[in-house]
Amino acid sequence: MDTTIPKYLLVEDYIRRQIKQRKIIDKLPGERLLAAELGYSYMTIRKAVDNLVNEGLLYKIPTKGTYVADQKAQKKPKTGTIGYFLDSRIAGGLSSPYYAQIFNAIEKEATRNGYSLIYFSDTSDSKLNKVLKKLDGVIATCFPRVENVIQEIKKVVPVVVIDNSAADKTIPSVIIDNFSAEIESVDHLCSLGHERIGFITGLEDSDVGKNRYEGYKSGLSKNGAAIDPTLIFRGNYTFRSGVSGIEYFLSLEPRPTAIICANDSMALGSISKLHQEGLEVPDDISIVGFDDIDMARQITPPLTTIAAPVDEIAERAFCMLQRLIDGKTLDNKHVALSAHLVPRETTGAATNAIAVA
Amino acid sequence: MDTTIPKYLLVEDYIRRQIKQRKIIDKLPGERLLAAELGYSYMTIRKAVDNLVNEGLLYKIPTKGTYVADQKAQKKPKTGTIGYFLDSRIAGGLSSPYYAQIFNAIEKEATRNGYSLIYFSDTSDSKLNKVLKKLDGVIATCFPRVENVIQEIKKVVPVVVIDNSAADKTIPSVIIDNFSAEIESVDHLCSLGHERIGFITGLEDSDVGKNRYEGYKSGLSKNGAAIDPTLIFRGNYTFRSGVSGIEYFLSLEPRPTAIICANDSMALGSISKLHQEGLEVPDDISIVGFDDIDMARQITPPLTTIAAPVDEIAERAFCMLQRLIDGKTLDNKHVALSAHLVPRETTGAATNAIAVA
DNA sequence: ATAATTTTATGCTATATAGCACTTTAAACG
DNA sequence: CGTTTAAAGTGCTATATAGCATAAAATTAT
Repeated sequence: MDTTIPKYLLVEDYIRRQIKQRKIIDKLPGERLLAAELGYSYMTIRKAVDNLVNEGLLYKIPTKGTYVADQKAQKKPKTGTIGYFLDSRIAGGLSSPYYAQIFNAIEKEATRNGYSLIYFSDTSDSKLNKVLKKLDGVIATCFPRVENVIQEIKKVVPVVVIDNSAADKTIPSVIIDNFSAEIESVDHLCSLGHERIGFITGLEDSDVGKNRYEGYKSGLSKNGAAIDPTLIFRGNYTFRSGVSGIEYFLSLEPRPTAIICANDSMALGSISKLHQEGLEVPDDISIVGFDDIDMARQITPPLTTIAAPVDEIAERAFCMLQRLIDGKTLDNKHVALSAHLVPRETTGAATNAIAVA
Repeated sequence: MDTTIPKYLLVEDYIRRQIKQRKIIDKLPGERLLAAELGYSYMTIRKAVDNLVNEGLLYKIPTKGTYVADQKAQKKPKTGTIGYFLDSRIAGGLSSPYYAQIFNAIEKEATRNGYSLIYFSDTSDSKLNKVLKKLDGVIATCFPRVENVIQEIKKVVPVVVIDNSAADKTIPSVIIDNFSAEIESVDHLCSLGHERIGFITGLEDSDVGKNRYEGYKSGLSKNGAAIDPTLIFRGNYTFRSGVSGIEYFLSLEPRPTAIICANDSMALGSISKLHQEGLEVPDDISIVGFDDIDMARQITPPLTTIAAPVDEIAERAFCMLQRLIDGKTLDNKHVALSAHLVPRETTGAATNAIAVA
């Protein structure tokens, strides 16, 4: 043997190998015994073992013995930080009021539980892995186009997905019942006498968009109203597409008497354009939104909308993530929270005058 | 002496003290010499020194000696993470569109440079220090009420402050020239023939609020207009206070023909309320905002406002912070960026009809 | 003066030994 | 049978010693 390699390093390697080969499972032989076995002195074995303890591979209990550290426990030295992932291409990232509120709620929940929160939206692989090293877990807003990123994340840390469930059903999710919520909106408008109810869709590449759309259609059927394709305008969740929606609907003859928007931003855009055109909400046209962002309450008149239970989403998602981080299992992998209509002042009785005009 | 304390720990303490008291500056005495000096055995001193080396306090060069590690170099093992601090009591934290955009911009800049970004707003001391351990530096939105928190942060990591400069001028800052910007707004309105220009203030506890207010007054003087206290309404940056402002101004006789709002949220509130009251913007009243949040461009008509150079703020602040993290000095501790008016469609020629009515 | 050699100082490895403190187990005792 | 006591096993501290490898300094030789 090259005497250039210190014996204590040889001993370290030996112990490592023994552990890897499962020849040592839990408890190491006593230091004196090891010394005798390997033919080295007690102090040499001691140094080797001490080094491995420093490394975290082993741990000692005085008077009891030396043990192999729990690989799982030491594999992830908790960082006390979780991440929120939202692709920046989605509705402008945190510039979107809804996602800003979601982020705020998650931050509060994380802080309350002693975690810090990193926001990340970049999806380049190298940077992604760099970020993940700092995280114990991730809450991600899921959209089909980023499911591959979420899979990458999942390889490294636990993930809980919100807003949309992932195609991969092994990924836990917290979503809201968009379908039933949108039916409530239709019910509400029908009860006010509306018959021509327009709908500005979101993007239909995700559950959120699909289910709100389906809820709208289902709500019409339920209330005995026909589904008129001309009353459906394809939006993309932006304020501007709300404006465009109104431009379209005002060109119709007869016009709808009420319009449901798949989110609040589009509702705000709609109202802005209606005001611009000299029409009154709700006197001329009723508007319903979805999300209940802060501004929904602030505008005059305040917006009738579906209140997304943002705090509850954050709470449930965090709670699930915490369990996963702790290595526990989930009773319920998929949670769907109900969301309900908050009637405010942008909806009123149908005015046939306009509808017929 | 209590023999319960191992000698090697005593030796460690001794060395630590010597270093702290500058009695040992760079090189330690040889191990054998130390042993003789302290009256302990060579191996005991060796163990103590080895432990300190493991800790990172000392480093050894075989055949040369043992040295005190460079405190600066080892003090901060770079985390690759920076923080954005914004007290959540300020304008609802990230729910505020302006701060959401600031955050977005910082995140982009951080990611571009290989850093992650933690958002934190909690100010309890224990949690603060826990977060700071994870950070290389902090960008903070400064308000007088959180200056003490910023001082706490500064004790641990470099800080760059944005929006408001800190009272403590040793803290670097990136702000915008609110004063000149607001003068531009007044100039703009005066050039359109407005003479009765109302102002909805922000909060006057900070430079931002004060300087926008001073800019408004200075702009009036510059244009030869008198400062009419009845044309000043005290707002608090919220949408709702914009609404309140309009309620107040509409009660005046004669009304102002234009209103400058100290931020966009209040401008949005103003426009919403004006529409509600059946008044047209800008035909009946012109409105000017401040910040140029996304929605300013989206509403119809799009808002005339001051464009806060959000991306540039983020860029400059990050660049300064990076220098501080790297231990370099700053050429310019305080940067003031200019912000300019973006004339859009909420401002138009003064209509004396209304002013006189 | 330059080159070669020796000395010295440094930290590093390795071993042997001796006792301490504590826990568990085994043996002795009542 | 239960309690007490003793023994054995564990890791921990501490010291003494002996030699290695290297680099720098001092010495010596050319």
